[in-house]
Amino acid sequence: MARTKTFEQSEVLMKAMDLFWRKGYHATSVQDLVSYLGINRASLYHTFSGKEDLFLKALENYREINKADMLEALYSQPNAIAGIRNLFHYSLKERKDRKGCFTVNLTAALMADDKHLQEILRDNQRDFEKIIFDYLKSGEVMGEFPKGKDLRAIANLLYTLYNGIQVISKIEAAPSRQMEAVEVVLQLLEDK
Amino acid sequence: MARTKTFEQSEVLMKAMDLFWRKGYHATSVQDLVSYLGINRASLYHTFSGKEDLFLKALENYREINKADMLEALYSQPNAIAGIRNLFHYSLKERKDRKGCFTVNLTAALMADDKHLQEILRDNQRDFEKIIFDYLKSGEVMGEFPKGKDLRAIANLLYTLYNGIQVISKIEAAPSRQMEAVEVVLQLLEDK
DNA sequence: ATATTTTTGGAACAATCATTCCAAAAATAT
DNA sequence: ATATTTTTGGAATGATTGTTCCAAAAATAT
Repeated sequence: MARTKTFEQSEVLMKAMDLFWRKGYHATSVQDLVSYLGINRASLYHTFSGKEDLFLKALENYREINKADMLEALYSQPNAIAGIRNLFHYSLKERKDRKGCFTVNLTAALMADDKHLQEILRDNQRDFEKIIFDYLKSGEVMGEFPKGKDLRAIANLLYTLYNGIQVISKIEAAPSRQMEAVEVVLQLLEDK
Repeated sequence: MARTKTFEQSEVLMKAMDLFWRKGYHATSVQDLVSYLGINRASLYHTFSGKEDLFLKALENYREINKADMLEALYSQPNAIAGIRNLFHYSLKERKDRKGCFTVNLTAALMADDKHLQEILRDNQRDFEKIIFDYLKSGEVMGEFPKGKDLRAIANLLYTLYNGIQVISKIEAAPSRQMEAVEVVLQLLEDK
């Protein structure tokens, strides 16, 4: 039988995700990856087939983690409004190193002719909005806020807000400023 | 006396802005610039001192144009609410080629250690929010919407919304979806 | 211990990166 | 027309890009 790998593939993928997250695709060289991941050049090409493939795997990895974190942030709260608030609060705390959000960064860097990434990012948007919509819907059923609101439109607004906040978190120091914006929108749910 | 340039510096700068806007800094090579601008390599280095300098000048150029466009979009309208609506409508129409917004793209691509760009982008944010705030303030004085609202917070929210919308415009087909989000926020101004 | 299989280190690859340099061309002032 | 000054074309720079290749090392199965 053959020799076993000396590194844990999932750990390396996590590091690759971190580096691509911080620097983006084009500003990250294979040399950067080799140094940061701590594995050999040949191992990188053997395990993942190249820079682009590694990037796509890092992106998938991010999406899975982010989705789980999102559900956790929402459903750990006693009601819908607190859940939404916590979702944003959580995602802003996370940004200790000002990386923003992987997928938001990627969307902003998207070039118009990149149909593949475009499709992945659209899929990501659908996921996000569906999670929010379903969550709001269950909150509405539970009577946590007045009925009759356009939850589809609010989910869309929250996704837009999330993108904006993640972008601004890269230059804005205080998360409290951004939470202000969240609170303003949350009033839309509460009022009636 | 000496020979005169065969190209208009401002036109070349406009093209450079367009290319950096579409592709971002790292994905744009000097060769790309030489081809797209239609000027010689040496001319590029003689006129602008290098890639980074040209980028910064393109960024300044964008900020000036964008600011003028913004003021025009706002103050061409009969009242504050129509002005804000038009601002977003205008910026979404513009995106025929899905470039998003230069400064938003740049903010999302910002690396945490780039203090210079960070300062420029913060300055840009201050500009934006001040323009919006002053505009809303004058609308309030004119009695175009109920007094007593936190216009500072609303200006901040609108900036966040602008960033989010510009990001999403790169993957979302219909501007109408994004205008929906704008309308939801505009209700905040209209409602008592 | 030997055979087998895979990882690993590092050299080597051609292509591209941003930048510099120089001689030739061009355009105005005298 | 000649002198002067700047642009221009294109070659050349050395560094870095992503990727491949190969021999040596390592680890398990027999």
